Amino acid sequence: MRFSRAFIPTTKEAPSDAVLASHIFLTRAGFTSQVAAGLYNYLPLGKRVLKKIEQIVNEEMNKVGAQEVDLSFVTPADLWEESGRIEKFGKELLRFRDRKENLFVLGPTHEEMMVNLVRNRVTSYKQLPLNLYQIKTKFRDEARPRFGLMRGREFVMKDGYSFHATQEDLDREFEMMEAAYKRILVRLGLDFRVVEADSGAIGGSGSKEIMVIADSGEDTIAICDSCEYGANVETAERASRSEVPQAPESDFNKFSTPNVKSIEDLEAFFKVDAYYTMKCVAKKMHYEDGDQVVLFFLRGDDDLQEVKAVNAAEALEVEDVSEEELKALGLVPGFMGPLDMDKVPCVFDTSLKGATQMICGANEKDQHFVGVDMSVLDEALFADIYTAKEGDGCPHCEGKLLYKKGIEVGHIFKLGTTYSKPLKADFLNEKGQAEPLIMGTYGMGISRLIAATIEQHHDEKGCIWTKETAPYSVNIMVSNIKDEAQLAFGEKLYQQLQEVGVEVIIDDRKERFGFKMKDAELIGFPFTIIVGKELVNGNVQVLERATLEKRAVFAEKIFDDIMERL
RNA sequence: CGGGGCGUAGCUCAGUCUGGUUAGAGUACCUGGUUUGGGACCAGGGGGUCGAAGGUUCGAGUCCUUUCGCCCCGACCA
Repeated sequence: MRFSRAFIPTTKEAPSDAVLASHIFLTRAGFTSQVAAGLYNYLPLGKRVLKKIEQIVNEEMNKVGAQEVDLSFVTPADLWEESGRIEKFGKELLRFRDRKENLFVLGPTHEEMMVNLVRNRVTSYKQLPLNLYQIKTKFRDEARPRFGLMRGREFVMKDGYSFHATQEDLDREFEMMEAAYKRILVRLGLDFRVVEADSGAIGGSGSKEIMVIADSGEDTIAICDSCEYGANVETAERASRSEVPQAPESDFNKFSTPNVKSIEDLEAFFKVDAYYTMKCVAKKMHYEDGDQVVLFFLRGDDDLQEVKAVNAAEALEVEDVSEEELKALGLVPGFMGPLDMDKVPCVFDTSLKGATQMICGANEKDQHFVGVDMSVLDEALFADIYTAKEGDGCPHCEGKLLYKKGIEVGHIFKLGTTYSKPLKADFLNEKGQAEPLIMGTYGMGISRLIAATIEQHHDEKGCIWTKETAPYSVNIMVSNIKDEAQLAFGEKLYQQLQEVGVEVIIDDRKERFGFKMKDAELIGFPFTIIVGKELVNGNVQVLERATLEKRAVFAEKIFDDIMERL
């Protein structure tokens, strides 16, 4: 490509509404441009990067026997009715009617479409397993798109779906896909972690997220500092505590505690460690048939993890609840306790099971119980509802948990029969009995990977593309195109590299040295060969973008030199 | 969806509080000249329904009402 003919509109200034480095640099360097909230154009450079990532994904999918398909973007609303997700997705589904007034939905993900394709075509265990995928534009009318390509409404996703006769076979496929996803991320040159994730309301028996490590990530993950364990903080576990603070000693008693409401107040008032106090967090839980306030009890030094709370209470959603609402239910904010609590359901963190010497609210204003023995509540609902904290012990080894920020670029799911059942996608097993197909689903955000790559690989000058993702591997920068020797040398090298299939661009613009260097650094070509004033001495220079090191090379050796480094 | 901010040249912004020449700067773009190793310089030039609609006024970019869009925080996010 000739830079002089290329559509690469770079700018010196950042767009005023960009916050993230990836958004700023992808815009400034002319990879993408914004159209509306969450909608972006891919310019030539952006499109090239997109295709590179797609190519890597295709190669790795083919290696594991997944077959590429392309399902229609516009999907009949009927299918979404059938699966029940037209309600669940709500406004995120962009709906519209065609000229015949039929209702359609722009595909936000394609479980329904894929099951529809496969049902009645795959009808025997002999046809299984089957793994189909596509790389396609998706549309979700997000309430709040943001951060450029990171969270668009329209975005490119690789979505794959596998079909199996048995759970064991799904487990095998799931592991294989996890390995394939890891290979993709390695090839892309990204620092990532595969972590356990919440399976939530979708059900299924497990899911993992592929997180690119970056401070700008929207997810918090807890990872072990010595083993492979990692989990989204929404679901992270910890080892039970090896050391516990000195327990207070007291007989069961009611104590007057005027205005002592918070855990800090209790610690100070009773001079005990928060470990022996009981925290009560009230939440309003949403269910299909209405709302219900639920009390969640934890040790005073723990925090409620809302996603775990939703799962424990088998609710759909969680919402905060006001003091007024609590009072209306006859509860006493600041002094709520588990004993004789008959007004609303309660969930107890497992760390409270059998706990003794606890201090908790007495459900009366300015009153607490001390010396509480939790074994009286053994029949209550216990579940893990704590938030694993940084520094907690790893559940699998002796290590400690660290918090990191991650960008979720992939999510793989063991779906089971969540979709095949409602959509009646059955196959006949060896005994001739009909069973629903057992499914896995595997998503990867292709456009988000572009943003994630730059979040992890940039400096104050601009993008730093890796070898596999760069729009062009080599940029030949002719310092002064009016210098005939420089131009001729650059053109010749350009031809040579093109002939051997190197993706090369020649900066033959009538611009000054500094201007072209700034662009080269902003765009982030891995190598820029500077053909400039040193040519008269038989030298050119190679700028390596990642390190910004400039290296002199004999002009006659430059072809071999660069080929060696690609 | 709740809270906040912002819409003026392709881009970044000043001007709005306190209404009053022909609406400005930088940058980008075009022409000519000089320059050529870190986003050059000089001269000339093109480019605006001041987001939109309505209102107040002799007069509105500026005041009022409505509305649309974009960004940020939160809620939400298979």
